[in-house]
Amino acid sequence: MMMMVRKSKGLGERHQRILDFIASYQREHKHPPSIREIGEHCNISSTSVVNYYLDQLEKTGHIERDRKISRGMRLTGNTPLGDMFRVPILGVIQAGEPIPVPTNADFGSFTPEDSVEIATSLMPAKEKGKELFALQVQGDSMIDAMINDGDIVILKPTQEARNGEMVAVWLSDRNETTLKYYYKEKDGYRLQPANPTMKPIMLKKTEALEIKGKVVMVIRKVERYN
Amino acid sequence: MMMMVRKSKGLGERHQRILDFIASYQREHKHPPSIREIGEHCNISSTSVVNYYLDQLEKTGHIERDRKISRGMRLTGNTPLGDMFRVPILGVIQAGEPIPVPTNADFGSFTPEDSVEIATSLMPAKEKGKELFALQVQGDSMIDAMINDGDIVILKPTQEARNGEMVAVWLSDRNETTLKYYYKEKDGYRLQPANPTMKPIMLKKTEALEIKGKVVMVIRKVERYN
DNA sequence: CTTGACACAGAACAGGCGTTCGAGTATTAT
DNA sequence: ATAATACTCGAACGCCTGTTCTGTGTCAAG
Repeated sequence: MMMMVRKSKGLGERHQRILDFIASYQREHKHPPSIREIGEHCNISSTSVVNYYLDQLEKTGHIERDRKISRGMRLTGNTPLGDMFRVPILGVIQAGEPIPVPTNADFGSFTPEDSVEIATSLMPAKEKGKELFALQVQGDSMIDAMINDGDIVILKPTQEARNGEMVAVWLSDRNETTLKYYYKEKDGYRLQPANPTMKPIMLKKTEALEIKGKVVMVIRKVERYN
Repeated sequence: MMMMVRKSKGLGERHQRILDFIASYQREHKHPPSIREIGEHCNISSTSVVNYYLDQLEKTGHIERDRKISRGMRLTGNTPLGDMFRVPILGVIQAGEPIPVPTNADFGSFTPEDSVEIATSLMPAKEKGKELFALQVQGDSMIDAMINDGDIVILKPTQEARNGEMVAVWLSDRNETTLKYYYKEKDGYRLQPANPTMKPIMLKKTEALEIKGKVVMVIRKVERYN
């Protein structure tokens, strides 16, 4: 006789999607989503089905639930990590606001909804040092870097960059945050969008340009069909 | 003409009480309280009054609010600390569960709802090293240490203790956590409750006794009348 | 084929909870 | 005293949200 197993072993795609959404939503709103919100963003038309999955995720220990309490769910940290390591997601990055940078001891302790797991094998060997942090892109203001709303960019904190590297910069003169390819030129800097149809930003030497970090990886949660 | 000031300068006692309750509740339940719950625990009979204070706390920047969203409030970190320092509250301590101990880099970054401010002047000079952490007592199982439900104990992590010191111990044999005065005796250990009417716990050398830390301070938020 | 576990939809219910309104009391300024 | 401001209460409204129930289609085991 067979043991009772889930149809698709491990977490189904929908489980994963819900888990991801909870983490993403929590990061943006500072509080968990409601059942209906989960349904909308995960293409589940019935609240009962969401509840159905939530129950499973609770049984499998991926989340905790406070029944009867609005948005009473939270991610637990027991997603067993194999040969991968966690990168803390310090917050969201959007055009109009400064970039949150890793302060002191941000590394070391972070909650599951505030981090992503990266397979070490996917990581450039030189960046293995755990001095990395991540940001979730919010809004469509970064599309010129071929980065979409909701994407997660993994950065290595640095104040300098070499030509051709994609960097996260804070333009204090324009009060703007952006992701661009960095090129130092004779009379200033050129910030080249990844999207070749868009014009670069030219900066004079005098204009303030704060490099916050360089992008070492971009993670995009692809929706399969919608 | 006078400037418009609050009746009692700075935060009124009720403001403080609400702030404390939110922090305490959040720690226990992992999510913020509802307006009605705040009212009950702060002796405010009307939800509108709680809302009234919450609005003020939001304006003064002590909390953030997500209107319309259930329990949509959270503490912000801008409680200016003078000559006092913050101690992270790692969690709750209760009889049936192991004690959360400070792991690696728990110190350094912690959210306001997870910490308390201690006036340096109140602190024994020798403990000034910021290697301290705090736990919120949950349940009445610690009353034998003259500690009540909701109290916050500040601990210094250590594995050893001298006779007469109050320590937080984990008795793995009994699967129990407790706060007691510690005495080493010839054939084992004696854990003496602070309440003299209660019997001490006698332990043989063979029984496992894990000292997690010693109590350096107890903070009790006194309700004035109830 | 039948059965039953599983995945899903949709509707309805009921309670939780933020909001708002009307009104009353206390404190302070003029 | 009078008015303005701060504070408090209680009740009602209505949306938000978790729960529950009924019904459907799928798929593998017996």
